[in-house]
Amino acid sequence: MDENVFDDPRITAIGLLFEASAGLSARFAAQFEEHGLSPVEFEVLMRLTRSPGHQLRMTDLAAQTSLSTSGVTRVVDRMERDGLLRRRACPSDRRSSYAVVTAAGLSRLDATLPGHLQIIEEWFTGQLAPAQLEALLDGLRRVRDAVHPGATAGSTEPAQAGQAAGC
Amino acid sequence: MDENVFDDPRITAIGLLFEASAGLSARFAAQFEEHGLSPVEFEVLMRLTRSPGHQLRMTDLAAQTSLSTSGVTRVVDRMERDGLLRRRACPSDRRSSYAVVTAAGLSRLDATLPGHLQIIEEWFTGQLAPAQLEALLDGLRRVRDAVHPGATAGSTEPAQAGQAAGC
DNA sequence: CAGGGAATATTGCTGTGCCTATAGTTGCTA
DNA sequence: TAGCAACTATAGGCACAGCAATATTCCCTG
Repeated sequence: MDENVFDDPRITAIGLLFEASAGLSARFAAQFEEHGLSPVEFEVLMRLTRSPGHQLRMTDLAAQTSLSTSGVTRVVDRMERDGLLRRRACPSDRRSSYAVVTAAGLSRLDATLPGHLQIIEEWFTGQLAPAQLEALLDGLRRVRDAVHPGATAGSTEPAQAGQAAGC
Repeated sequence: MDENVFDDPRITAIGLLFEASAGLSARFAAQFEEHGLSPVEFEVLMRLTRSPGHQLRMTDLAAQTSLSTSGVTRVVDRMERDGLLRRRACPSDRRSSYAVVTAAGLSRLDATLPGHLQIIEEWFTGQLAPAQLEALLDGLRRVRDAVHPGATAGSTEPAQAGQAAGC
């Protein structure tokens, strides 16, 4: 095989993207752990808290995170056991149940967020001049739109959880 | 808590980075699967193949991937069972063993790479004008250097596996 | 050259997530 | 009204990775 593929600019580019991403993930995970949260728990807490009423149906939560529905079941199990979340039956559709952030969950997120933002600032946004950051974000935005993960991770967009069935 | 943190530009930025990264990962995984490889198996194959002699000590392989040493043990187990790799004892240090890419492993990588590069081109590098791409890569490079994962994922750098002990 | 500390790979245990199957619910249709 | 397909959440089985413990080997020092 051609040994020079490793010098292919495409390989270099994707390597950079993944290295930067993985490095930041590791920083985040360490800080989350200081507050007794795993990365996915933090993500769940964020998604729920930014949703109206601090709640979301299990299915919608799965759609907004990278978890499957069964994965959501178990994460919510753990977080409910730890008092961060609480299940609430949907009155109009007995199939559905909501995951609701508790006061403890909110304060946990409150405690975690400042450090989280500080890490982003220190290792990412603060590393770049404003124009440079803007260029990078533009590029990422374009790639994001192209790859179009849709519900996979609509971070900036609430992902319009379809029809909340008026619950 | 302050509901407006979700509009914080830092949150938006990190969301973009992760969405783009996750979207591409998903594309890659699907293509790897067509060739019977998992993402980590592909990474192992790449790391080994780009190394002198198409081989690496287990420890060095762990340092160059995001796996722990025990993780490497098991991945190499699977890949050896599938005939993609082969263990070779280090003659000068009986503690060490090498993972060596077999001919089957090389041809598997050969079969997988074109599609891989095409995906990168289609969803990443090809989405951006040359100047835009360069700006994005500059930014990523700076973030990568800042977060400095070192051995975690030295994609562009062979990571100078310390001292190969002259094996 | 004997012994202690470092290095290397492996194994058991545990945690976590996905896939599939299952049970309950809803809404549509004959 | 009864039946049926779609939807929702959960449970069981499986795969996989990390951590800690273990056995072996190496290297350095006395």
